[in-house]
Amino acid sequence: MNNSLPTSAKSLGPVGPAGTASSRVFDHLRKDLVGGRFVAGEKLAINALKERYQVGLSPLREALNRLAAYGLLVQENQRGFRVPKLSRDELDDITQMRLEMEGMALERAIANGDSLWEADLLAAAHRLKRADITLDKGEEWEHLHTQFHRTLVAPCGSVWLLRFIEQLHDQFDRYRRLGPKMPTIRQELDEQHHQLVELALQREAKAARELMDDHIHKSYEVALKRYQEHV
Amino acid sequence: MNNSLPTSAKSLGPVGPAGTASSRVFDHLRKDLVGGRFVAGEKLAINALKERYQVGLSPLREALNRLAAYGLLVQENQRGFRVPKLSRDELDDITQMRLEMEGMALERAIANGDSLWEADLLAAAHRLKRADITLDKGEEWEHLHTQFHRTLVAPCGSVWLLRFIEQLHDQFDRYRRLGPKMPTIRQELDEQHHQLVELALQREAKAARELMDDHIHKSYEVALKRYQEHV
DNA sequence: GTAGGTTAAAAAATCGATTATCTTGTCTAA
DNA sequence: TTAGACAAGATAATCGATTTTTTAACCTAC
Repeated sequence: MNNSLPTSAKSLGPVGPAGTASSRVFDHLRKDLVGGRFVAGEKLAINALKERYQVGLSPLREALNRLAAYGLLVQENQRGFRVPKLSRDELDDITQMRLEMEGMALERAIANGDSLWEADLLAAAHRLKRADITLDKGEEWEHLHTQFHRTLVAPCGSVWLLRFIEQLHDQFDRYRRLGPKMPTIRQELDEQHHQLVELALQREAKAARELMDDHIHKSYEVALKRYQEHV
Repeated sequence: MNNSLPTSAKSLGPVGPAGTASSRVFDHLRKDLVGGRFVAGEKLAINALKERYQVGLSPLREALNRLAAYGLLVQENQRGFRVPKLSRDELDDITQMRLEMEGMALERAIANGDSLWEADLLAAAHRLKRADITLDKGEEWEHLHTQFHRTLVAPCGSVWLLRFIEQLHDQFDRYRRLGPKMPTIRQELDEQHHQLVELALQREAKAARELMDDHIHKSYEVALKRYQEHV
């Protein structure tokens, strides 16, 4: 078995203003669901969403169907869509899967990544740090944070692995973003980003993976606290 | 971190006649896509599909959107849907992911599975063998085969892992089912199913995983040959 | 001949209205 | 009282028609 190695991070990401109404509302709803702007378990009132996203019924329903297949909504036949419930068990599951999959991906990325990747990685880390300092911890920071983690594992050589990791990140963030930032622990996590870059550039696969494990564990602590406060 | 342990196999599987038109056409299209009834790369003619599945435009488009989010179709903005291309690289990727994830799931299932699981497993293997003997190697056999593999890993304790494995199976089967059955190798594979049950019941996690690896490798050989013949 | 531009036909996406299903509140009978 | 039946309103799902965008064929100018 040989593997192809797309080396640079690219996303299935947001479609521009040129996209279809369906795609735009999908992107928007995805952000809102991940960002915690709906309450878990809530039933979605389709007419309200039409209003909220300024879109017709057909493209809206298409977006909802996509989100359900993606796992950010649950669809119950004949009774519409709801926001999935949160549970400690699921958070644990998601975390365990992140450990396995991002660890694997990081090791492979370190084995495969070329110098373009190194440059991308440094750039992504830099942009993220800038946003840290600016104290702009809003949507923009979230985007750069996602982008950083995406870049880190991008050259792992498996598009399916990348896809699953992205999905797990979205799910994880539903917990992590339940409440406001926690500056103390957040700072630790931000430092780890730079240490991850260090180890990646030095091709220290083992150490990098251990650090990634720790990073995910620390994030888990945050997410769990959020979840427990939020119940 | 603790884990919940749903112990019995259950699927997100086909919705009965009571389901929505959208769900029914989703199930049907999924089967047809996995079963190779569309040619890879083909652009879907929506009007033809309306005809073929006897369904209106709205439910059809909703089903297509779901399938795209699930990975059985690709959606290109403003230019409809097409069947994803096949490639050796992707087959290799899918196979590698199956090895990792099903191996992991099997080990966990063997650690967690209770006696109800043992019964389910024996039953699933038996039903599959019956279909083998009957030489009914059609859609019914495919269903029982899927069901067997699902049962095998069901009590792994991770709903996300199960979800990913199911998705990978669908993708893998797009290759495996490109052509007719190969009786010789197929027989070997069928025997492995029973050996897997043996090892699972004896809780031989290591050995079971090795056998599973071999099983997937053999299936890969079949799928690869199919793919190469098919190009 | 070929690049660039125009237009007619085809296909995709969206809208507005209709139909089917579920939900809720009310009433009746045990 | 309370389980069950029923009707009215609300919501989900679907249909048929319209609008938008792409595709393909043709033409023109260099």
